[in-house]
Amino acid sequence: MSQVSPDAIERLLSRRGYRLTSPRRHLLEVMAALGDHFVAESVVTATPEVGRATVFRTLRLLQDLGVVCQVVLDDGTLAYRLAPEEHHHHVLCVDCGAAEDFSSPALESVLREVEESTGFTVEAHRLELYGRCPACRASSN
Amino acid sequence: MSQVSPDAIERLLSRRGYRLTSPRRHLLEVMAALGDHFVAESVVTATPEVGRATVFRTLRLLQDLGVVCQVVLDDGTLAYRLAPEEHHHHVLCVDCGAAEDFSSPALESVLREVEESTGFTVEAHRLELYGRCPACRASSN
DNA sequence: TTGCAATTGACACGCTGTCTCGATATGTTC
DNA sequence: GAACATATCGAGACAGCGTGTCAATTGCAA
Repeated sequence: MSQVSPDAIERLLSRRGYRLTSPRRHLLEVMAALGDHFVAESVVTATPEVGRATVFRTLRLLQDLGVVCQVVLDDGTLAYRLAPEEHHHHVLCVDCGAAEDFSSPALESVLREVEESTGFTVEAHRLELYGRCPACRASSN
Repeated sequence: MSQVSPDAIERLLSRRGYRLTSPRRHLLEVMAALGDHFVAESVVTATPEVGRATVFRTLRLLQDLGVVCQVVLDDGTLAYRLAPEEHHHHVLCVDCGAAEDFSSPALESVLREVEESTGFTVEAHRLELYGRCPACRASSN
């Protein structure tokens, strides 16, 4: 697991001058417990004592800090994931929803290829893969 | 331009057994006129005589037929684009919004690389590139 | 021309996320 | 440890985008 511990995140927050409030602590715990990846709404319902707005605000804050990243699901829904700060992408299982990170140096050459053929300068990108995890593939036989 | 003409699309519709209604004709013209890529809402406002629901229904129909494809913008907004039926991706200019299609054989090797390292079987993917088009890069100097 | 299923439009609804603003809690200073 | 300045919070209204419903209309084939 490459997941960052709640403790480490709390330290990161205070190091950057953000306050360590109890709602934030609470949300971090819940996100870690929701596992793999989660939708904003499930965080909202999992924490009735924390306001809706606060959940979304915190989610954005964590995104800016790089502790949480967006995951675009199969059907276009937006989800989140506690994840390493480095740039990476996701492979999602369409059956069980399992997610895994990966980073691909080879993708760089794809980008350069496109830059050459189109004349664009590529500054950012999104890449999500959808498929079947080993476990689901095994059980469907 | 790889854009499909409204006429060709109308033929495709009728060939597949869909009716050639005047709202549909109208929407196709408007989409072609909106150019490059467009947001559902701009189609809605550009056609006051066509109902909101019909616009979204038609958009989905055209997607199923493969004449229109989704474009995920920089900020996560969903847009659409009249586009070739083959699998392809987009490069978007973050300044002027220009869009261009591309397809990349090299991406295939990225996918295989990921399949090997994660054990997943990759069945689908999303890839969007964001950057600056030649024109915008030139004018910003 | 007629008949009927496909399609439409009006509109209410639902979901997801944002904004506002008074109340509260936090970290700091003394 | 009390007081302060301010970051943060919660409640709830609101906004954007898309969908569901259903009676009315329309395209098209017979």
